[in-house]
Amino acid sequence: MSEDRKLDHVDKILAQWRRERPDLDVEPMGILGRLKRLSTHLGREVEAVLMQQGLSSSAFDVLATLRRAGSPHRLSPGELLEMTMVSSGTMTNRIDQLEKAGYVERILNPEDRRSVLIALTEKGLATVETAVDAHVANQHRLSQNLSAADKAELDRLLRKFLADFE
Amino acid sequence: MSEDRKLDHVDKILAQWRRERPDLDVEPMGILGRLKRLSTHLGREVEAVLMQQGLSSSAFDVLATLRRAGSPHRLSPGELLEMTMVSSGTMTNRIDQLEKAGYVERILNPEDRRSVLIALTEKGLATVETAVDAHVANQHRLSQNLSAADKAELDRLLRKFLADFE
DNA sequence: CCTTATTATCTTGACGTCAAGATAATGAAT
DNA sequence: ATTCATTATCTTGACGTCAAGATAATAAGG
Repeated sequence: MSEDRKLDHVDKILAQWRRERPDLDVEPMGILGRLKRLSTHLGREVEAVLMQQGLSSSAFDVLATLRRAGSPHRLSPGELLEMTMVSSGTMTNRIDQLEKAGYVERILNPEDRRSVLIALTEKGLATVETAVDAHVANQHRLSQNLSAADKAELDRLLRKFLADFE
Repeated sequence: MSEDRKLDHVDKILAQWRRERPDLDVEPMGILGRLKRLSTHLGREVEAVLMQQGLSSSAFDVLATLRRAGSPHRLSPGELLEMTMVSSGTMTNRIDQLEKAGYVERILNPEDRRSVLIALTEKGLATVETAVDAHVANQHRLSQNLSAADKAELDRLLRKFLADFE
């Protein structure tokens, strides 16, 4: 029956709440708690590998967005914003850092002087190309203990859940 | 067959990678990407409700940990640390803020002068008691579009995945 | 007793993020 | 043409977080 042999950290939290506040139904807390903890762990693992490539995960997000947009690897800050769930101030800051490091340049748009284009430099392209290989390999490693069926089912459920918010 | 009718944000990212880098297997990226986006959305929803209670989610984490530990609602910073996935510096900062706001007090431990106990004040207890009701109700709302079967299955898969990291 | 290692907490400095608002260019309507 | 709203980006100030190290008390071994 039970393929779960062991109480995990979240089980202990739920047990405490059930003792202290038996009136609360904490089932959703279990799901949301595990989701958050898992996301934190995965985020740290991802960050660690990208750091070895000399990139923060924030920096990688921007470079990868430019890379996968295809040649000539140029997008406006507004377009980058749409794809990354961060505020405009955060994006400005990210671009500033990447520009200082020589991974991107700001190119003035002659047709609309309000806007600029953020362009991958050669150095930026080479860096992200290597980094994405390491990143994808790492993602495989991180999910390797799930069976193919579990991965498919998890993806289905996450997609369904995520749809409520997008 | 397909109960997923619509391409979501992550599908678009994966499609870009498949076009630009068909050599990469991006299935894990789909799962991890959805997990991260979902966690970000849920975190923001949770934060919004706690803010209405006058608490950041960081502050609530600490108060809730003290509350569910049971009377007399006192734990050392070290014990709080074990339960919250943050660094010691972060915990010191959180306690400082909560103490300034009058939700907790630092009590010296006469048996070990290296350590202190963080104790919920009356105000802190009353605040967290109300906040946890709102928080749990919010968690129900956030997960209400998943069926009971989906919730159970998602919890099972998250538990299994999380076990790799804890 | 000393000395040394360990434990518990706090401090410091650097980042990444956000909300709110500033700046500046463009578009729309008269 | 002029005004007004909109769009695009950047600036500012405040937070929360972390890694690394500082401080101080206790424990353990000789």
